[in-house]
Amino acid sequence: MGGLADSKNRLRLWLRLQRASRSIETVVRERLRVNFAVTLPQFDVMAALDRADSGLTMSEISTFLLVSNGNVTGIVDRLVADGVAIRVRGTGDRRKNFVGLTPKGRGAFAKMAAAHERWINELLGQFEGREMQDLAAELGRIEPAAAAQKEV
Amino acid sequence: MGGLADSKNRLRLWLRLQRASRSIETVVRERLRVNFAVTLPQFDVMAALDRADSGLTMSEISTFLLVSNGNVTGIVDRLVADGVAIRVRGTGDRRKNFVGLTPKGRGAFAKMAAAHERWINELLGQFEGREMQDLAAELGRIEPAAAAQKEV
DNA sequence: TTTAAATCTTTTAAACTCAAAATATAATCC
DNA sequence: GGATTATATTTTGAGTTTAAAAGATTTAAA
Repeated sequence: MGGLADSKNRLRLWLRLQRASRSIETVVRERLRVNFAVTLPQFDVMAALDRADSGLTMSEISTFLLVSNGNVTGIVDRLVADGVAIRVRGTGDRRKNFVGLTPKGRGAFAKMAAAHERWINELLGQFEGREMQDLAAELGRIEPAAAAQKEV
Repeated sequence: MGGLADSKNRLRLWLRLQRASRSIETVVRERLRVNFAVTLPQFDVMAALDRADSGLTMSEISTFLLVSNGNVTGIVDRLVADGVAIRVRGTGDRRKNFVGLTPKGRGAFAKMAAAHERWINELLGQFEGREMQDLAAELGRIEPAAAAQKEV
C-alpha cells in the first residue's frame, strides 16, 4: 500500500472530509437554533432517543454519537430541564440511567426531524441515485478503519 | 431532484459523513495530545499558519478553518503563550492582527505534520489511486453547496 | 462473605465553540 | 472636517467537549 502521491492524496481526502462535514454542520446548527431554539448536540441526542423506543442508557448514547460519556450528562441535563427528556434509574442495575423522550419531546422532535430532512435534502441535492449510495458506502468504510486504529 | 428514496439516502449520506469525520478526528486528537501535547484546533491553526509564509490575519484563519472569529482569539492566545506563534499589529491597518509561527513553532509543526501524515495514511490506507481522488472530488462539491445554502 | 475488580455515571478542570455585544480603527458621506 | 458606516478583533455568556478522577453499584474471586 504505497505511493508518495497516495499519501498526499489521503491527506487531501481527510481535509475534504473535514470541510464537507463542518460546512454542513454550520448550516444545520444555525437553522436549528433560529427555528427551534435547540443546539445541534441536543438534536443529535433527541434523534438517538427517538429511534430507540424503550430508552437508551447514557453509555449507549455516548457510544452511538461518538462523544465522551461525561459530555452526555450535561446535554441530557438540559433536555430534562426543558421537559423533553426523562431519566429513569435502572430497576435491576441501579448504576444504569435510562433516558427517553417525553410526549412533549417526541412532538417537538417530529417537527425538527421533518425540517432537518428538508435541509439535508437541499444541502446534498446534487447527489442522486446509485452514485450517492456508493458514496455513502465508501464513507461507511472509514469508521471501522478508524476504530481499528484506535487500539494501536 | 427527487424521489423519496433519494431524500432518505441523503440523510444516510450525511450520517456517514459525520461519523467518518468524527471517528478520524477522535484518533488524531488523542495522538496529538499523547505525542505532542497539543490540541487538534491548535494543530489546525498551526497548519494554516505554516502554509502561509507571510502570516495570516485572525479573520483569514477563521475563514479558512470554518470556525468563528472569537474562537480563533483563544486558540492563538494559547499558541502565543506557548511561544510557537506571534501576533503583529498591522502597520497600515491597525485593526488587523497578523499571526505567524515562530522558528520554534515551525520546528515543532514540522515534526507534528510528519507524524500526522503517517497517521492519516494509515487511517485511510484502504483508499488508493484514482478512486480515492474521485472520492475526494465528490466531497469537495459539498462545501460550496453548503456555503450557497447558508445565505438562503 | 469479604475483598477485589469491573461497570456505569457524574464531576472536575481546561479548552473549544458559537452568537451577539462591545471595542477599536478605517473608509465614506455630507 | 465631522458624522456615519463598515471592517477587524476581542469580550462575554451559554453550551459543548475531552480526559481524568471520583462516586455508586454490581460482579467475580478468594
